[in-house]
Amino acid sequence: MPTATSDDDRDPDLVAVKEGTEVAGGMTRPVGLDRDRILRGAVDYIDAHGLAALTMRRLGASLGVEAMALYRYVPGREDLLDGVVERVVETLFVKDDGDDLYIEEHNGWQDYLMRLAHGIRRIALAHPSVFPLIASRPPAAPWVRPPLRSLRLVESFLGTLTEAGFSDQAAIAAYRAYSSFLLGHLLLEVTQLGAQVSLLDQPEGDPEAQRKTDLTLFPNLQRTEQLLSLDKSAAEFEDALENLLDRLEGVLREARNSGGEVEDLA
Amino acid sequence: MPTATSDDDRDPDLVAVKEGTEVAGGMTRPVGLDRDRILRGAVDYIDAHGLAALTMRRLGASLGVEAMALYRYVPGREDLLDGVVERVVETLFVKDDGDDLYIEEHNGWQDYLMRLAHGIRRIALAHPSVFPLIASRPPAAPWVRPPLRSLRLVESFLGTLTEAGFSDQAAIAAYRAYSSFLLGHLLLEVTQLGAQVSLLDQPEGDPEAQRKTDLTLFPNLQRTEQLLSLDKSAAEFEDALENLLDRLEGVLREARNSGGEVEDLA
DNA sequence: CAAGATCCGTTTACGTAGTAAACGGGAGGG
DNA sequence: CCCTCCCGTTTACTACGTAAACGGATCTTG
Repeated sequence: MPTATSDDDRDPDLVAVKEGTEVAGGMTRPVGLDRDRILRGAVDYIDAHGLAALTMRRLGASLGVEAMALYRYVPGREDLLDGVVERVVETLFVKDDGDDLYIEEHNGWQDYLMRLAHGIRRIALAHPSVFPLIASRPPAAPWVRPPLRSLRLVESFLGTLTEAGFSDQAAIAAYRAYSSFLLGHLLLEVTQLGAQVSLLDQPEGDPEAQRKTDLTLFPNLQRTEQLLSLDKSAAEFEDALENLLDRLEGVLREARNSGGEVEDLA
Repeated sequence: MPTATSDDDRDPDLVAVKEGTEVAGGMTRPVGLDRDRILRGAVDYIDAHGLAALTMRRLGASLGVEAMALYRYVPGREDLLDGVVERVVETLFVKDDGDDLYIEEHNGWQDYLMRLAHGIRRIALAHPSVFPLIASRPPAAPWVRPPLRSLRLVESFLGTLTEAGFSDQAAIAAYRAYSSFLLGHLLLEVTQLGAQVSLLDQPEGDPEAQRKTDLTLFPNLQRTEQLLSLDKSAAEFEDALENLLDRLEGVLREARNSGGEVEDLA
């Protein structure tokens, strides 16, 4: 009987979350506050207890400080969340340890898009409770499409594709298709990941009455229930990404052959 | 100079939202309460003022009643939101007027998937502020993937594909790819739609200092800014959907030719 | 028709949220 | 030594979700 998330091969985007460096019994040491410390604390808190549990008072307490102290560094809760999103997204650019996602230098646009996709997926899996925030917070400009939430990122995306021969229209169409793909796949993957843990901390009485809705009326669901519960997210992500790249390659080749006229994805 | 959302042809999924039937000056008549009236009121309220503005007290007031009256029909706010999602999703199944999305009877699985996709898209565009709720609320079972949030729907999906010759694995892979596609595209489309209105009701002082971030450092963004602001959502949706169907068709054909062995999307 | 019982919206009240405003103590500079 | 920032605390206010008690219709039953 296969449980979720375990295939034989390891998922390279799935990295163990590192423990805090200095927390001993739950109290942190009372060194001076700092916007960056606050943001880091907020990310940690959301990772640990979920987004809904993050309140100014509790975040303050987790940093060993009263809630109002936070307001000297952060205008309010909303801006705090914006800061959290920004901070987590910027994880992409820091060359943490010997990992391979160094967005700027790349071998061809396909390699770039694959690196980028796995970089974002790694972020999503490292912070499942933060990702919905990345996905749904209103972006700076309307054409900044989550989860690619930084001007620098979009600039680099468009630059890479146009340098590779994409027309402006085609590059933008690719950008839209790519962001839709990432958002859909990762949001669903992360949601299911969160659902598993939230099912665990809700034992909910009878383990025999656990199967709340009986599926006798739904033969296809009943027959395929084990298959439906299998988690193939990594493989599906890879496959869909490959398909998208193939599609973009087709667009590029067509545009090259047919000379000048515009031919975007639509 | 093209503004967003306006192409020459009309978007068939975009229907004008009908006005309330009985509201005159903002006060509703004080007839008896009712779970369905509450849910309808909640949907209307979210459509009108956004999800964040929905509170029990305000919803009560909009129905001409105190907040606590709602608790006789709804266990609490969370369940109210669940009810809202359920109600809006069920819109799919009602044959409202002479529209063509009658999910059950169909001509081939491609036709079914296209009808379904446009049906969901219609819902998303009719209730842009509700859709994020549809997308992110924890589903009944972990394998119910938003935005296809009903057992009946998933059952019908799997039944249609398996009847058409898909193996169980292939049908489920198709279900996953399809839901990811829908979620990504529609969530982004709806987000941008909400951003436009929220930019309008925030005139924000100087119209000359409106361009908050200057793009001199981002030449690709600067050059393609008008293109980026163009809204081609409908065409892109159609194109990506077509591509997905092609892909599924390939899977089906392969499986037919190569006899029995399993070949899912991954 | 009288007398509960039941239904349903209101009132009151409590705990927790975000945050404005006043406060206070310690560090550094004149 | 005193003044003045700096920075975290205290206090206080409003709005939220919701538990609990309340009260007037309306219905049921003898």
